[in-house]
Amino acid sequence: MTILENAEAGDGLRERKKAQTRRAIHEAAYRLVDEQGFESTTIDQICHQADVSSRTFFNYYPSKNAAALGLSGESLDDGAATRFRSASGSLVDALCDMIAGGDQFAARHLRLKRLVKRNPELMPTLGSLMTAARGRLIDLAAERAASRDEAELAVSLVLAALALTVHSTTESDLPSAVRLRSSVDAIVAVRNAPLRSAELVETVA
Amino acid sequence: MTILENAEAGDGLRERKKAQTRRAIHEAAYRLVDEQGFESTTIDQICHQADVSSRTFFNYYPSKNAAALGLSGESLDDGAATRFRSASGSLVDALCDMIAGGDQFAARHLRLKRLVKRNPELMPTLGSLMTAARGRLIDLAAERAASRDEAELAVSLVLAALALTVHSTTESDLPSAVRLRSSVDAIVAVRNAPLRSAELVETVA
DNA sequence: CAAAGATTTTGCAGGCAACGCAATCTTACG
DNA sequence: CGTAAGATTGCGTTGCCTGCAAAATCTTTG
Repeated sequence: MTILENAEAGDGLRERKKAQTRRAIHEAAYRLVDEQGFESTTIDQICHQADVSSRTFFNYYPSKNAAALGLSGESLDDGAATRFRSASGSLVDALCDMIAGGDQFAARHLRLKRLVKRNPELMPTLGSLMTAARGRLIDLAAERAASRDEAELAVSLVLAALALTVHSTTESDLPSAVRLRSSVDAIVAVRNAPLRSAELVETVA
Repeated sequence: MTILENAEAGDGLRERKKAQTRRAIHEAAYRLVDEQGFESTTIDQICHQADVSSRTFFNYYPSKNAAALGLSGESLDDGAATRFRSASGSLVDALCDMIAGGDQFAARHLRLKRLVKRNPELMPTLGSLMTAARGRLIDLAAERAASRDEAELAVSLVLAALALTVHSTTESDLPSAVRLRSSVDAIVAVRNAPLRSAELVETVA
């Protein structure tokens, strides 16, 4: 039950077991990395905890990074595409809904922030994963954008905001999609922020 | 001479030799990866081409990725901080100048684009490197920003624009800093772009 | 319910990246 | 020239990750 939390509705025993194993591996990876740090956690340790052979580990996750962060390749949940296609408002708003609108998003996001905070070596990994998702997002966005260029721009903006929310320390009660949108707006608003005068800088330096 | 192109102005023989070695390694790595692909190029091959031991390789670059992309840890050139401190205009403009204002930037950027295009497996690596540089950029930006939050926002925006220019295929004659700024403006402008109607989407899907 | 069929798990063997250490060679400097 | 500082190298180790083929497990069908 502890482990099965999310592994419901499998078609057969096989499906259920797979989901369970995937979850067990991620759980073990997350816990160990959280406790010992990423570098000093070996795949063998994870496998031992999850009760699978090290070879099976790679049947579920392509790398230690992916297992720790629990990203099985698809960084978007199932409802994402649907949410995007039925969203209204601006293109950027729709992207925010798609990315952060799922019910699991907030929880996942918190876990992830915690892990990255305690373990900054994972930050680049995170960036790399976001970059990897970029292409898929652009393809989706292009469906409802005026042009592919516009889709790229919109995705760039939203991903920047997403990166921001990962690094930010504030924990808000707002729905995640709304928070993401407000990050977007904050970024846009900073475009014309003035420089502090150069003399002041000399003093600091 | 072919190799020494950029290894000028060393203080002593030692400095010059180091610069030369670093360049030789990067040159070899770049060429081999460009020809054979990233995965199928081994560090031993690179070392053989550059005439150094595999152990020395790691004295210069922390990873194969870094060697191929030629990023020696500092992704900013020497003049960067100075450029930023003496820039005028808005905070975001100053960051653009700092990042893309150097004379080597355009050339580097082109090489990099070529490599990543031919070899998409490197795209995540690129994202990871940009994320890694994030912290340093924010520290610098904070010197002339109203607050640290504002610095984070500005850096997020500029990095998003930078990612965009890497992926874009257009080759312009504008100075790099100006191009970066125009990417920034394009991103800001997309904030309120409308969605194409949902019916149209159904048709597409 | 048993045997054939489909998948998943596992062990084994190996390639390659990356680091630590200690010996050797090169440059700098008095 | 000789000594100190620093760079290069070889060797050995650990750990990530993959391919392959045998063993174990679930599914289906007669």
